Amino acid sequence: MSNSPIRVYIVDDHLLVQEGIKALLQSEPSFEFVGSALTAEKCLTFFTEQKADVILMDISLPKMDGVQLCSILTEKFPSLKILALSTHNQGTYIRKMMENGAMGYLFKNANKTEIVKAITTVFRGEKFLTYDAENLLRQENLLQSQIPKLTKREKEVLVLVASGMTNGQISEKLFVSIDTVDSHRKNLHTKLNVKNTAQLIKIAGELNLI
Amino acid sequence: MSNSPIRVYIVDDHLLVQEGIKALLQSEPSFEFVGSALTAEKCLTFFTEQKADVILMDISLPKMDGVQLCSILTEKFPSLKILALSTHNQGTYIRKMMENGAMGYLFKNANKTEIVKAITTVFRGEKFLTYDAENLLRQENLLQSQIPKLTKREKEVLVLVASGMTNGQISEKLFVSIDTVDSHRKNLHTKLNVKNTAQLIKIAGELNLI
DNA sequence: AATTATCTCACGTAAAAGGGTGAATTTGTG
DNA sequence: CACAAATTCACCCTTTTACGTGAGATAATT
Repeated sequence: MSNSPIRVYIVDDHLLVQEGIKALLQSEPSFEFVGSALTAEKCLTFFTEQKADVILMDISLPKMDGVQLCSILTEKFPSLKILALSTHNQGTYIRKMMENGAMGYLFKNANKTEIVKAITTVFRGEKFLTYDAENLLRQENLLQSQIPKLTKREKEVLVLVASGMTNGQISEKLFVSIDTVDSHRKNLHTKLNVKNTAQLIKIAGELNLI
Repeated sequence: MSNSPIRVYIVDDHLLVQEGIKALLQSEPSFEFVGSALTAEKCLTFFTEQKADVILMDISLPKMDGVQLCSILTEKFPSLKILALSTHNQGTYIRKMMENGAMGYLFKNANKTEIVKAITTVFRGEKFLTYDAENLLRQENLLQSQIPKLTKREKEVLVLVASGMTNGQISEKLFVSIDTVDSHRKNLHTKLNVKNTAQLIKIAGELNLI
C-alpha cells in the first residue's frame, strides 16, 4: 500500500496552478500525477473511465462550482479523497466544501511541505485543515456570535425599512398596526445598538442582514 | 535581439503559480527563467544584483503589495517591463497597476498562448491587456458613469448621516446651519433618487459611497 | 406546568426628517 | 468676464421617527 504511489488528479481553471502542482508532484516519487481538468465537466468525464486517489479541487470553477462538483464526486466515488485548494479566504466556502464531502482545505499559497502533508493526510482518510483555515473559521464564528439574534419579524421589518417603506406602509404590508412596527424598530435599535435609521441600515448592510 | 531569450522573473506569494510559470517557460526556448520570489522584499533584493527583462507580478503580496512594488521597480529600473498577474477581477486594481508603471495585466486563468503573447508583447514595449480586463474596465466605467456625481460637501454630509449624526450635529460639525445640511440631504435624495434616509444609506452602501 | 421569548397594540411627547420654494454668496471653468 | 455649479441660508408645514412605558396574547423552550 505504501509502495504504490498516490494517484493525484487536479481540477482548477488556472492553468498555472495545474502546472505548478504537476511540477511539484513530479519531484516526489510517492505521488503520481494522473490528470487534470480546467472545468468540472471535463473532470467528471475523466472519472467515468479512470480513477485517482486524491483530487485537488479549486472552488471557483466556471459554470459548475467546486461545491457542486464535490457533492457529485463524493456520492459517485466514496473512496475518492477530495482536497479543496483555493485562495478563498471566506469561511463559508471552507464550511461548504467540508460539508459536501471534502476531506481537506488548502490555500494556494501553501508551500511544498504543506501540500505534500495535505495530500498524504487526506489519502489516509484523515481530515486536513490548514492552520489559516482553522483560524478563519474560529474568527468567523466569533464574529457571528457577536451578531445579535434578530427575530423573524425583526428581520422582515428591517428589510422593509431598508427598502424605503415608512412604518405606515410596512404596517399595511404586514397587516399589523403602526405601533407594532414601531416596536420592532425600537427593538432593532436596542439589539444593534443604534439610535436612528441611518445607523441601522448602515450596520445592517455591513452585517449582510439586508 | 530575437536570438537571446527573454529573461523572466516572477514574484508571487503562491508557490504553485511560481512553479506553473517555471514549468511553462521551460518548454519555451525563447524564454529564460531567471528567478522568483514569494515576497516584494526578496524581489527587491534580487534586483539589486541581477536583472531581468520582464517581471510577472502578483498584486496581492504579503506586507508590501504589488502596486507599491510596481512603482518602486519602474522608478529604479525604467527598462524593466512589468506584467501584472492576478486573479483580482476588480477594475481598480488593474487601473492602479497600469498607473504605476505596469505594461500589462493578465489573469491567472490565462492559457499558455496568452501568457506567451503577453510576455513577448510587454517585452517589445507594448501594452498588453487581456480581453477580460479590458471588458471589465469598460463595464466598470459604465457603472461609474451611472453613479450621479456628488459634490464634496454632499459626500461629506452623506458619511456623517450614515454615522448616525442628526442634521443638528452635522451642522455643528461643519459650522453651517441646519437648513444647509437639510439642503444637502434633499439634493442627495434627488440625485440618488431616494425618498428617505433608509433608502439613501442602503444605496450609498451598495455604491461604496460610505 | 412554568418561564421566557416573541409578537402584538396603545398612548403621549419630543425630536428629526421630508418637501417646497426662493435666494444670496462663493467657487470653478470656459 | 460671464456663466454655471456649488455652497450657503431662510421659512413654512407635514410627515415620520424616536423614546418611554405598559401590557395582553401567543408561541417556544425548559
